[in-house]
Amino acid sequence: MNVQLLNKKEAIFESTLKLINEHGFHGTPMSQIAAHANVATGTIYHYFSSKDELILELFKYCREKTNEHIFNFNEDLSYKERFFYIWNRLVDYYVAHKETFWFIEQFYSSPYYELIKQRKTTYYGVDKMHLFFEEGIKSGIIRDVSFYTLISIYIGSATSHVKMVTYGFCKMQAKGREDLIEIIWNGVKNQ
Amino acid sequence: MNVQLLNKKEAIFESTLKLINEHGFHGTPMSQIAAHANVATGTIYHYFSSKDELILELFKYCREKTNEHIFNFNEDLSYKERFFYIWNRLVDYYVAHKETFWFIEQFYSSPYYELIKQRKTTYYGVDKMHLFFEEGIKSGIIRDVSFYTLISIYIGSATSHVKMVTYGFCKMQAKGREDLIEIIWNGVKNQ
DNA sequence: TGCACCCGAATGAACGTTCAATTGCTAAAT
DNA sequence: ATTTAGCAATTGAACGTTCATTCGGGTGCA
Repeated sequence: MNVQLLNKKEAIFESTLKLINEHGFHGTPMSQIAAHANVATGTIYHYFSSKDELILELFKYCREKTNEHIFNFNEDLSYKERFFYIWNRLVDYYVAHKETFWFIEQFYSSPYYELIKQRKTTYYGVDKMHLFFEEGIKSGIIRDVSFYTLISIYIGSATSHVKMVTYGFCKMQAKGREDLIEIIWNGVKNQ
Repeated sequence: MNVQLLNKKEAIFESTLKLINEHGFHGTPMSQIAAHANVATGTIYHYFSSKDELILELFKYCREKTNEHIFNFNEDLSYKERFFYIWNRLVDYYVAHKETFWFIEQFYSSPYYELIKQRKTTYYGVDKMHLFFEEGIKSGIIRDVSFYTLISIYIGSATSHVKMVTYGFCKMQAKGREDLIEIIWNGVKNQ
């Protein structure tokens, strides 16, 4: 795959991302995506077999890009520091890439996600989080509760926070964010 | 089909809810909604001026029904007891009404929500939560942080938990839920 | 010459909405 | 008690549009 090819494919991705945010999955015609990406309608079908396939691929693309950003911490940070770091990186990334955030949210709560779920692929991000929480539990730093309980509070509050911020409800972004991760830490840590 | 026993408008609501969960907003034709509700296509347009209007009305209907369920606590419960009660009622309601939950989630993360947001109606549920958190802060029981911070952690984790449960990821439902609200309480309470 | 890439008009199916016609219901008038 | 008028409720075929996908024909490069 040469460079030109990557550019076209990414242009299609980025255009899809932008337009789906504005008009929803089915409010976004292929012709519009093509026009926005400066390619012909038919060209999209050279890269993706269908609109659904395009959306599925875009979802994976977004998830990978997000994961790349949040797990690149310095190995000699303390556990608590990494706990704060990963969470803040996630919030940062989503706030800086609102379209990615909303696309992922839209995807997860739509019937599309059923298709991915059935494909039964454990993916990078979940594995990383699993290991991270396991480390904290084994070393006695955080409470011994189930992975999904920890994920619910750690990721759930992060996405909720980003929703508030991007909706424009939440003004004091920095303060609110610091309070939030501190509350989570207080709740999750041992003692 | 028992929906035909309800009045026509509610039958249309319930059918829309079910079908949109299965096929998404635009994967659900009006003709299919009508068929499932045992009415003619044209009948829907007697009650709703358009498909968008139907979806907006359905959203309000779902939100009201949810709020009715979560705020009906006994007034002489302690603050902590109410803090646990409301959260559990919300999770209970969503788990028992998965279609309502997923519809609301889908709606919030879609462009539809922009339409509601602009109408600038403060609504019952938010006001209730606002007063509840304010009470906790004023009496010094919970930490003095912004409303949106509290909402992010309280509601965000609840919806995340429900997602895990309805996706089938989370097996130990009761235990996980108890851990979760306890963690939130630990994080949010003073001292 | 062959292959990958690209184009965009044409196709045909699907869908939201309309509408003219019909029925059911209520209450006023006889 | 019966008729009548009028409006609300209901129907589903028909309409016009939109859109995903196809396809026949390009271009440029190995």
